[in-house]
Amino acid sequence: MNKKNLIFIVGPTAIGKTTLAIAMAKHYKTEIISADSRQFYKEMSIGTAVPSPEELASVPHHFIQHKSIFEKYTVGDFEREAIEKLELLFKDKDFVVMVGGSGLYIDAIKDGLDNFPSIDPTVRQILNKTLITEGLLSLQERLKVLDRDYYDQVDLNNPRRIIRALEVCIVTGLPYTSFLNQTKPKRKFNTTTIAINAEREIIYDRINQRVDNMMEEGLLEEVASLREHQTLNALQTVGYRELFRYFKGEMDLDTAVEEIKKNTRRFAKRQLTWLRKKEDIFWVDYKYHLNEILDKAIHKRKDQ
RNA sequence: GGUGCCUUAGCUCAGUUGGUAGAGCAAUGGACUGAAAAUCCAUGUGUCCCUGGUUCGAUUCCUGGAGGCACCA
Repeated sequence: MNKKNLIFIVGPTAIGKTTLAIAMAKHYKTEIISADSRQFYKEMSIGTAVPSPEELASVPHHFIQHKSIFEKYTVGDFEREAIEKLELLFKDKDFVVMVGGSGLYIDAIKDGLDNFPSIDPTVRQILNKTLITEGLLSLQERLKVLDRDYYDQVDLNNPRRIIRALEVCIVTGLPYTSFLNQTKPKRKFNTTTIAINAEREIIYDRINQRVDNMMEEGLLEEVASLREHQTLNALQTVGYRELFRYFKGEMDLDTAVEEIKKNTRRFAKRQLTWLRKKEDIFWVDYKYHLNEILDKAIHKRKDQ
C-alpha cells in the first residue's frame, strides 16, 4: 500500500488557505507547495497575498515567487516541476501539503494533463491578431476545418478556447482533440482534497477587508512600479489591472478599489463553481478545528 | 408649524391613460486541458411605504397616516 499522501488545501480567495496549510505542514513536519498561478511571480507580492516572511520562515515553501513576470510559464511547466519536486519530497516525507486557489493547477497535479507538444508563442500572437483583424467567426471557421470534433463541443464564443485549439492544430498538423484523453500515468501518491468554505457574506467581508489591507500595505506603489509592464500576462491580475486603469485616468482611486473588491468577489465565485462539481472533496467551515480535519478527512481509513 | 415634491428589485431610477412591473449597476448559476486572479455563457431576485375608500379589479385615482428632501416661517 502506498503511504505517500498529498494533501490539497483549496477554497475561495481570502478564506484562510495559507493558515491551514501551515498548520497542516507543521503537524506532519513537512513542506508546502503552492499551486497559485499568481504567487509564482517574484515581482508581485502585496496584490497576490503571498505568505508573510514569518509564515514563509515557519515552514519551507516551494513555488512561491520563484519565477519572473517576464518568463513564459504554463500549467504544463508547473505540472512537470511540481511533480518532480513532490517526488523529491516524498523520498523522506509521507505527507506533503499543496495549497492554492487555481483550480486548473490543482487538477493538473491531481489528475495530470494530457501531453501536448510545446507551441511557439508567435503562433498565438498571429492568431490574436487574426482575431482582431478578421473576427472570431474566421477563427471558428478555421477550427471547423482543422478539428470538427472540437468545433462541435467547444464554447464557440470563447476566443481563448478556439485559439488554443488552433495553435495546437496548426503547429502539429493534428486535431486538438487527438491529444485529449490519453492514458495518463497514475500518480504515485494518494490525494486528499480539503476545501475551506464559508457563507458568501463572510467570504465577501474577508475579501473587502483584505483589499483594504493591501492598499494600506502599499499596493498602489507596487502596481505603480510595474506600470510599464502592464501588458504582460502575469499582470492580467485582479488588483493590478484596476490600478493600471486608475493610473491611466480612467477612474478615481476609490472607484478602482471598489472594482478590485468586486472583481475579487467574482473570482471567488468562479473558484467555488470550479470546486463544487468535484466529488472527492472534504468541505470544512472556515472555523475548522485542525484535529477534526485530520481525523475525518485524512485518517478516516483507520476507522473503517 | 405651512407649502411643494418624493417613497417601485440589494442600489440608482423608469413605468403602468386602472388588468400585480423593467432598465443600468450590484448579485446569482454555469462552462473551462499549457493565457486560468484569464476567458466565455446564462439568469430578474419585488408586500410597487402603510391605511381606508372608489372599482369587477388599485402599485396606478381619492382620504388619512409614516418617512425623506426642498423652500417658507
